[in-house]
Amino acid sequence: MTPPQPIPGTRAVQRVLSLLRAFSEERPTWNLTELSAEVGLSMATAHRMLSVLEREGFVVRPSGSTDFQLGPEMIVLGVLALKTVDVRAVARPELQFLADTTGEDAYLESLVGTEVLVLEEVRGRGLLGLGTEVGTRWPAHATATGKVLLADAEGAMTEPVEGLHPMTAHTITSWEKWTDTLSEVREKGYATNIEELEYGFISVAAPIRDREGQTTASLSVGGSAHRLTMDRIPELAKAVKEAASRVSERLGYRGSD
Amino acid sequence: MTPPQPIPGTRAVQRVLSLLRAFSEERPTWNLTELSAEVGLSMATAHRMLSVLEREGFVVRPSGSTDFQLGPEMIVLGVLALKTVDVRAVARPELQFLADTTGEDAYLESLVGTEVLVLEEVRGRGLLGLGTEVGTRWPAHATATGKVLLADAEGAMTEPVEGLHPMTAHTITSWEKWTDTLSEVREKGYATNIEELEYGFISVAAPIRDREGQTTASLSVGGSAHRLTMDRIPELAKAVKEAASRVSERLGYRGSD
DNA sequence: TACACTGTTTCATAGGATGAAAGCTAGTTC
DNA sequence: GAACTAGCTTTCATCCTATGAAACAGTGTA
Repeated sequence: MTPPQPIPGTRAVQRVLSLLRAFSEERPTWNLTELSAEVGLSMATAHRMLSVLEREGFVVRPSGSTDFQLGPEMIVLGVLALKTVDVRAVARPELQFLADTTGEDAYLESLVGTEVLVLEEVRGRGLLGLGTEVGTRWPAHATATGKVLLADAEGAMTEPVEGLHPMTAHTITSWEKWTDTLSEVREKGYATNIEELEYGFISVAAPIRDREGQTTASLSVGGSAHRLTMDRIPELAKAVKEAASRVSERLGYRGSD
Repeated sequence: MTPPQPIPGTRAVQRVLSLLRAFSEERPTWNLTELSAEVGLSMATAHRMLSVLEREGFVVRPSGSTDFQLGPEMIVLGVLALKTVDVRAVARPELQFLADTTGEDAYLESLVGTEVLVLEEVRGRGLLGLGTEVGTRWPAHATATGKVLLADAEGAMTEPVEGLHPMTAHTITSWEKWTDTLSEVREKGYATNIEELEYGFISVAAPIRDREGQTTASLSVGGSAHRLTMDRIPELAKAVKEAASRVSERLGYRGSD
């Protein structure tokens, strides 16, 4: 997933990025020894690079400690990046509308590697939460939005996405079933997720397309299997597809659906 | 502000970071020509680096365009950085408490260069907004939190912070007045901002100290000059100082105040 | 068709990034 | 308190990688 065709003259750049990327939800704090081992750099090199990152505010050493964490400059740029995604501004009212009319949670997500990233979220039942899920990622193959995004991604689905890791007993894990599902998604114009990510969670997603017809994001509604029963899916699929179409239109898409 | 003592063997790293940092609220989109000029790189170099950044998801070219914007990977890391700052988790209940008891907006901020960064925010009058200010920055010298943070920062206030740019007629602009103010802040243990950032906006801030006694963040309440009148300042200062102290304690600080 | 402009790729070169090794520092053991 | 250990920091000669000039390729404009 990382180097498809190495760009020459960029080793240092690659290395800094891999240092930054080492920080994750599971591992937000690293010491020099382990971090340099993790990304395969000599300690001297890692140290030199981290020193710059620290001085520039991209990483931070909690006072007293020599460990590294992501720093404030990362927050600044991250928030800016979030604001820059204009799908977000356009989609927000539709998310609100979906949450209001369906009573379920509504999500806007995009693809990052093999995962989907929550860009925006509006809770159902009118309670406007404070976006606690924004920034979260889920494995794409176990979500409705992920199916939608991968169904239209060029090439992305032609080769195994480093295995289809099961999240529940319902997660699609066979490659054949997966390609069939994507075909079906393309045909129907929406995707479902029936307890494939988490037991008791069901969702329905539709694609958002930009000016060029590229599927860049996906809209979904999801909720507890108790309320969001199977018989409601056609109704929800219709609502989500329509909402997603309106967003696509506002982004300049002039397509068939 | 950028290179105090250049670290040798890091030119490429510095350059990537300056490319990333070029993206700002005012200028979230760049084309190659202007961006390379802005950061003083040859187009070839800028192009090479941006190609890597793009392939790694740190920047993005909105489909069709050749312009650059910050990408999803930046969001991922930014959100992670935000979660990593543990002051935030500890301070949240106190922010809520301050907002509840004073009725004004409560903020948690930290220092980034010569600006303060809003890490967390709770609106007054019990209405829990969705953190629209989180990620915003303000010039440190024109805010109460900035005064608090700079008052305790080592060396930071010993030399002109690249000029004290006036935001209103009340902004401190003379270096002498500035150092006097900081002394006063250190003495009193809190800082005020009386329409120095924006006409009609008044705030009061106190320092949060970590285990090592370092002032790493600042707590403040602020609001309209109509409601937040001068006679309420002593009362608010007391409340903010106490709240900040409780946060400091929970971070392991065992100091005098 | 020529022109102007931005973006992309190539390639020889030199100057910068590299990692081994030595030097630190703080903590632990005997 | 001396010897040891483990992690962090700095140095420096060497070689390889990042560099930018220049050529090339697109795209729109006169």
